[in-house]
Amino acid sequence: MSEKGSGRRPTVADVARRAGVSVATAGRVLGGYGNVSADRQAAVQAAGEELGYAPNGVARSMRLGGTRSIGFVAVDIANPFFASAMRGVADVAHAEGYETIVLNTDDALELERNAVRVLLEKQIEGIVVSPTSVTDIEHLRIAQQRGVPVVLLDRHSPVLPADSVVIDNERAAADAVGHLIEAGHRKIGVLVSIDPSEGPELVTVGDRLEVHGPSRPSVDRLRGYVNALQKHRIRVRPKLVGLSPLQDRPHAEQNLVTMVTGRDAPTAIFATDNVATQIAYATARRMHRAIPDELSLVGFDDADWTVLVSPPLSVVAQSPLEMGRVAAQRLFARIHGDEQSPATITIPTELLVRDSVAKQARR
Amino acid sequence: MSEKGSGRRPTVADVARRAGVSVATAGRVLGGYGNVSADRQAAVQAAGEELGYAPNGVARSMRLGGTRSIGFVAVDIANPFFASAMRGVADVAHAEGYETIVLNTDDALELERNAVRVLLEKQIEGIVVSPTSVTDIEHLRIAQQRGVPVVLLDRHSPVLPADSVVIDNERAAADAVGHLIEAGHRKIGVLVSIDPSEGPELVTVGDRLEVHGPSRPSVDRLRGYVNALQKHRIRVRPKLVGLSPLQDRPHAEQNLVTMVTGRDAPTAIFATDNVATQIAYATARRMHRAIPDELSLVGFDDADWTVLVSPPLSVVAQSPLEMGRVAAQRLFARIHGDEQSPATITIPTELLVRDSVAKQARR
DNA sequence: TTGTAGGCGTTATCAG
DNA sequence: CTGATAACGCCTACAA
Repeated sequence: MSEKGSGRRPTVADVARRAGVSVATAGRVLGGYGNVSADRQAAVQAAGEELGYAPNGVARSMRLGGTRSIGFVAVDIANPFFASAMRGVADVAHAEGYETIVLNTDDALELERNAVRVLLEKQIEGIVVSPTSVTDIEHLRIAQQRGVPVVLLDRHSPVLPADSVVIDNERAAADAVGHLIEAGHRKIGVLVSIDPSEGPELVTVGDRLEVHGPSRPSVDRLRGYVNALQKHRIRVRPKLVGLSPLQDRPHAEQNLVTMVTGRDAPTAIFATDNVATQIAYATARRMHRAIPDELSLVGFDDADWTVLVSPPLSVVAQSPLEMGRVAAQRLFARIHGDEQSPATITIPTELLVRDSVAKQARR
Repeated sequence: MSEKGSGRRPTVADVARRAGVSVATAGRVLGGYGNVSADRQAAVQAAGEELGYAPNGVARSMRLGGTRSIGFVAVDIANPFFASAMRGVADVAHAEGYETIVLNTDDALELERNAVRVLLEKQIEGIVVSPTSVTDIEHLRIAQQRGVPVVLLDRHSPVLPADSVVIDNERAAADAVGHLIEAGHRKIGVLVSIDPSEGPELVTVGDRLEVHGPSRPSVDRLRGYVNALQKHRIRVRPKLVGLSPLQDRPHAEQNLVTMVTGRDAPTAIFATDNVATQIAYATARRMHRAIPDELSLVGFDDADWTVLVSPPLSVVAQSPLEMGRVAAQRLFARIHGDEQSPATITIPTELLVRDSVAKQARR
């Protein structure tokens, strides 16, 4: 029987007293280190059980200087991408004997800074973060200076010497758009989750159009779109580029409606993320534009539903689970002392061709 | 400029030395308590900045005896239900100044026990858990005995005196089946994610059929199905009850195929969870059974995709986000000393009638 | 207002 | 093998 009630939790000293040995001996038995004679071993064991002794990890962390915890900082853990990534991180952490503390930032820099500060206070040993900004990263640099390794997930920072795990957004997008072009499409619209007010600029350099702005998944995907078109000598029409804030569904819907009902309406749409894909699909249906006969569509992320609809959607698939796993592996390599220079690891994506793209006769 | 390099992190004592004051004074300034004269205040402040002082939460926890952390133990954080619930929990925790540690159990009791043990060692102050078993809960009882409040999410335990946040599974299911019955359906199949080998028993008591077995969401939903049928004096046919392990997709698919192609094939299906709903929908399509004309379907959980398919699916909607929030609120009430007797809080569900149920002429 | 000293629970060192 | 003791970093009586 263990003592009930919520009295103070028994400590090594309590067990030692009860077993009639020193704290050192009790500690050795309970902690499983050092050598203790069989009889005392048994006595301490017994006393421990009777008292219901359980080790105090905080005290141990205090003494040993490690908390066996890491932090995972993401935009929104309810988002399937981050939920899966988190699972990958937690799995690797668990295998290493570490726990994972999660914090949401809602893409707000201030919350992210705060999250990192709190994690450092809690003395976590490493951070996997999908940063809001890849340039405004002083807080991450501070973590590194304090000896806490940082691994970037889904984004790479040109100014922070940290490992990052990403996909090749530009190429993934170019593949998707290339697929549409090969099917004969020339007027291809793109739906991107970027706030137009802080969006990248489209700049003409010589005879080429370039997307200027810091590298971010959505921006890079837009770059891929532009590049694919130019490679095939197709003009990029601003009217076919739809920028909307990530959370602003109505804005995105309106964007698509305007695009599709305007002059020079696109025959195909490339949606650059899971939210945009949902919106594109739902809006096309609401407008009674048959997919793919009246409008072809390539989406991003292999969400469950993309094979449930008819026709099943062609999408660019990535693996957040794998990204999370690899990120955590890099993190633990660092925690274990790896000092190699920062690496950017690219996880492959795959264009899953299903039935949402129609052949388009060249005009 | 702060000192770079990964030398030992500065402590209050370091700052004190540099500022030429006692540790007590430095502590008062750095920790923001007590009274310190303006000049020393400034000196300590400055010394702190120069050294890049940051408080050590572990030491603080050691001294004060609270870690400002709670644990969230779930089957699989990548599952949308738990991901949303987690978000709800983390939001409330964040508002209280607490962080959340997540652990996955994969529905394995041993992993759950381990998770709770680790959380207790880490001295978390409370646990929200969606337990694998509602009877095998010794580990949760231990947490309570140690003064760590436990709130059950999505399940209620008859043997653990803890708050629980659930939905009325039986009624939700009965509503769904009632809806089918009202539409004229008499042969209604049900798809449940229960391992047949450890499933509940269907027992005849008098002229009624009862589902025997401990309360669990899936079992209760099956109960609701049985009750709804019996209320309308419709015979429950074992052949129309499909039990499959949660993770075993092929098994579930086969179950449905057998059911639909057998004699007395159902005219409608009730899928009792999000996985079963996906499988039912996908399988119906694969078999070219038109929904709702040839087969009506009511699903569980208002997943995004249910409005993207055509026809949009009628479903029983629950709010995992809200469940997580409420669970965390109960938890913090306990942490703050609430001693009222354990409550079971039922979060409402809603039957969302869309277009996947056809009127069925009475024969 | 300021400083000294003690203790939170654990583990490591060192002497016996 | 065993035990006394110090130390991790912080906070807080208590004394000055």
